[in-house]
Amino acid sequence: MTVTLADVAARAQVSPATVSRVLNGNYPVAAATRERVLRAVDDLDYVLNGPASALAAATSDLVGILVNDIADPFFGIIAGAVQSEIGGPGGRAGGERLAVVCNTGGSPERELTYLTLLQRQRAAAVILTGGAIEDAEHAAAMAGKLRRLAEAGTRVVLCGRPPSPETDAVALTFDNRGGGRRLTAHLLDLGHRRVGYIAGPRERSTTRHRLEGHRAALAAHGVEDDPALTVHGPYDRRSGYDATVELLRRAPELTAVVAANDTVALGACAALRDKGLRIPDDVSVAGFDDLPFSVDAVPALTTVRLPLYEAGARAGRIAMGKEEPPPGGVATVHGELMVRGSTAGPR
Amino acid sequence: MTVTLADVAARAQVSPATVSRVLNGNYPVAAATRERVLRAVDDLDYVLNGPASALAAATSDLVGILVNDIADPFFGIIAGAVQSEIGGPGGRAGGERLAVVCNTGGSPERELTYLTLLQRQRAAAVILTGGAIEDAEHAAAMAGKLRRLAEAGTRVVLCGRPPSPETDAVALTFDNRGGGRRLTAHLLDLGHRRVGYIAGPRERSTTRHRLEGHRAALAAHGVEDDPALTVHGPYDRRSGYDATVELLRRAPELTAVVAANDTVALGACAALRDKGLRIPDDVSVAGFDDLPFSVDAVPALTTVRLPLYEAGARAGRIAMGKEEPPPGGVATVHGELMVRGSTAGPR
DNA sequence: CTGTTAGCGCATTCAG
DNA sequence: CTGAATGCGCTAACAG
Repeated sequence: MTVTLADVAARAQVSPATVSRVLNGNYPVAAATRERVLRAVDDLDYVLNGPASALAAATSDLVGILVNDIADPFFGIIAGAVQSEIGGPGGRAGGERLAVVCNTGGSPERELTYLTLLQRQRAAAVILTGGAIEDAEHAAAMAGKLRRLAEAGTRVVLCGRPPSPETDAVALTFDNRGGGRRLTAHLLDLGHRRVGYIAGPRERSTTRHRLEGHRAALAAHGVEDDPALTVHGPYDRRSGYDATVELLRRAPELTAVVAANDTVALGACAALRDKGLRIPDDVSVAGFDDLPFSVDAVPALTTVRLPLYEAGARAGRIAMGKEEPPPGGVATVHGELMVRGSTAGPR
Repeated sequence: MTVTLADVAARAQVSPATVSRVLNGNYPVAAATRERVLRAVDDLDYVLNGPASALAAATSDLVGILVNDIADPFFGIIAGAVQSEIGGPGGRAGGERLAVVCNTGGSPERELTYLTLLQRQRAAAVILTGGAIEDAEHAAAMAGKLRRLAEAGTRVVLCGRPPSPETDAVALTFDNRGGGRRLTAHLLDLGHRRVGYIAGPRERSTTRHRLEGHRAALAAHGVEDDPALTVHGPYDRRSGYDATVELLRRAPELTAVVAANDTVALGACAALRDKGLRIPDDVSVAGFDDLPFSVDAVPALTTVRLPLYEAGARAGRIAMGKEEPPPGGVATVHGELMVRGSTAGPR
């Protein structure tokens, strides 16, 4: 049947313990012996039994990554970056670690469920990406889960998410508030006064922070914050389209639209064009994140660039213990305003 | 310390076996007993030990997904679809399965390495997405690995990849050849005769099939296949940009560009615009895949829509045994020509 | 429907 | 540097 460590040991004429040592490489073994073992492994086409190994060692080579939606490049880029860092030396049996990507779809229940599942797998680390769901009860439940994971030896890192109180999870947070403020300030500096805002879903830290930044800019410029100019919706193209139609209905005189992210902004652009409005001549449009397609939009999208790849890679390294966590366990990652063709002075 | 099954059993005053049965739900247990066990689980905050469970049962709740690049929505969409189908009843302990996403970056070595790693984890299933690397030696090595996985009880499904000979892996292949043919035929029907082609990387089945379709259309229309009009490059925006510049240098008179996929097409559009050429007035552009951003390009991109989500979901169901494999183990998934604003008759 | 009994395959003490 | 022994936590027969 299936080849086991004992089979390899027999063929190499050593004890199972020695084979284990060779495979894990965390222990001195004579070169000649190692050679013999490796040849036996090769001859028998032996593949280590992960579950057995994890059981005995009380830790696995799995790293969990929680994302809202893996089809969204925002998360895909982060997930890819994390994965590029979790391999390499340090893990069991060659240091190869596998990424378990969990699509929560933004659901609080699934978020908790996946954490339990990862705890069940005795994951070596867990990385939570994207904004947090802002609900006291859920936050408490999450903090509890994260604490228990940490106690069990799982390293926890938050990437693009605010710190979780009562937890010593390392947090790499994005400066969504500052980015939102600079983006709207840019429009106000251009002379816009009626600026529509398409916010993300409610009860999400990302949504709130970006919106707060927007409002801070309005306040700083002495522009009234008309509630009718803000519409909430999911982070997708459709939401951008629909929200823009609604904003135009409520305030046909608006001269600029700020979207919760680039995908939403693309939907907004489509709606404006369908209404016969030119960008930026009639209405300026701005997004957030600077996803790869944003520079190719026509006109190219003004947005706030978030270093998603770098942040994901850093989160991965911290999760692997390859990099020191930032002092205090919290680091803020700043965005960069990218002014492009989609914004100009009002007509 | 950490709570085990035995602790739960003790508290519920039943045997460990009963707790196991309640948790896995694949066995009759008296309602009252189940209640008692569940309460004990809750009281103790017990979480099953996945590795131990997998070791004893000789199978895990992990499903591997091999992708070229998770940051590319093409793969993100498929991965998300697979994940939406792998949960649900049928698995161990609540039927929750986890997706292990493996970024191969198109490297043959990593492809094989990841398969070994998934074999090590005793994955319940493995889904390979995207085109195959066309190298006899590598194909043989892959076939061998897939065979061994299947022998060990891992279900293997190919999604968007041609069947693997000498293997009984189920294959859901995309009709890249047919899509490529229809796309180029569309341009030829519009009157184009000098059509540039930006192909994907060499030695990839997807690249070859799309290119073959293109050539078949040229032949059918009696148009010469000028080798100078084909350029190879990776599946990214940059490649589209650079290749277009090169094509324009070689053949300034060309009136249309067909790209290996939508991302490449976007790069091509950028290059054309930078050269002062209008789309489609001066040069028509066409892509492949119909990724979400393609409809929002300006002008909207003519392309071949591949039902990525549906294909991924189906692959997931087949991998889970929730759906019958297609007869013969192979099904061809067809694309749909989406004619949009980026193509028109030649100037 | 429930309890008892044996391992699953490996990592890790502890000796040597 | 290597071997022998022990147990990780659970599931799956087998009884009852």
